[in-house]
Amino acid sequence: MTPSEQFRLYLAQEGLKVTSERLAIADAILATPGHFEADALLATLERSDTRVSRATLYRTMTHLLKAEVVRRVRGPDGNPRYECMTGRAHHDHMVCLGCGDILEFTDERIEELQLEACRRIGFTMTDHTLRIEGHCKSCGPNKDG
Amino acid sequence: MTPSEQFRLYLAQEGLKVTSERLAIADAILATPGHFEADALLATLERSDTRVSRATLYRTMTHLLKAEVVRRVRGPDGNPRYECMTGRAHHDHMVCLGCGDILEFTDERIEELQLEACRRIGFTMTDHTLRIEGHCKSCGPNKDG
DNA sequence: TTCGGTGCAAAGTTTTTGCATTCCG
DNA sequence: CGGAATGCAAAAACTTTGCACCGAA
Repeated sequence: MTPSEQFRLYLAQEGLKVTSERLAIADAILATPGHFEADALLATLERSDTRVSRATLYRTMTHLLKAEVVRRVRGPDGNPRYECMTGRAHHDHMVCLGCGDILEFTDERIEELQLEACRRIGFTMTDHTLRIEGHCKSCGPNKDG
Repeated sequence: MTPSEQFRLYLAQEGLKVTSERLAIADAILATPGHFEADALLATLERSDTRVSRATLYRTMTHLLKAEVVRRVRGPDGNPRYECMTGRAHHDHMVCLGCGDILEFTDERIEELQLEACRRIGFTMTDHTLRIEGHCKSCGPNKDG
């Protein structure tokens, strides 16, 4: 299922309309690998056929987040970034303060321990984010961001 | 060591000046338990003797973050909140989307697995944040934010 | 045909910055 | 004293909103 398809499904379920702008945004996200900023996505869209206003981009982003087509994460500066979730397993992030790279990793044991902590406290988890900050292999432990 | 003392130490080490504004901010943070917003801290300060400008508050916050007197976390809306770190062990957060409460928890096994993941990838961790989103016991699993 | 969606531009939030003045060291 | 810190207000960065028009269903 492409992001576009997943999004259509969500729109149908919610009784929302399928517009060319919404599809263009979903498609642009499919064409963008890795993590991107709202502004960069808008720039990508400006280069394509359909021009989309900033307002519509943000309004659509809200739906895409609800539809779980995209996920919001934080860059090295703490500013929002997005990433496409479609067809991807859950993963966590290591953010390099040197080069700004965002590495992905997974550990099932961490996932399980999180659920256990929730059970212990009586908390119902709907989402979670693990963000490790530091320096990647290339940037080394002694450098600054 | 009070936040004020810890901050003085940092200022001395960095060759920065000790001003009444900076001390007032550090003291206000000591007087504020739990998680707070920059704005709420400013309101607290306005009620006390020393009036501090918004600009100075933010400029000082940067130092307090570097001095590890405070830590920045995200509220239910994703907006920044701060918490005093002085004399406190590391902990993670569960953010309730219902009542907005931020619960704290710790799991040493999760901490260890994070370090292990870093070793595996060759990443040098300087900080990390685990944020679990959902609903607390009182708000229940079936309610919305 | 009918609402919801869009674009535009203006407003809202949160944080940062330039510059003259104040004050720590 | 001198340079760093402050306050003010303007600006910046990011996102939301009001309103008139457009278009999917």
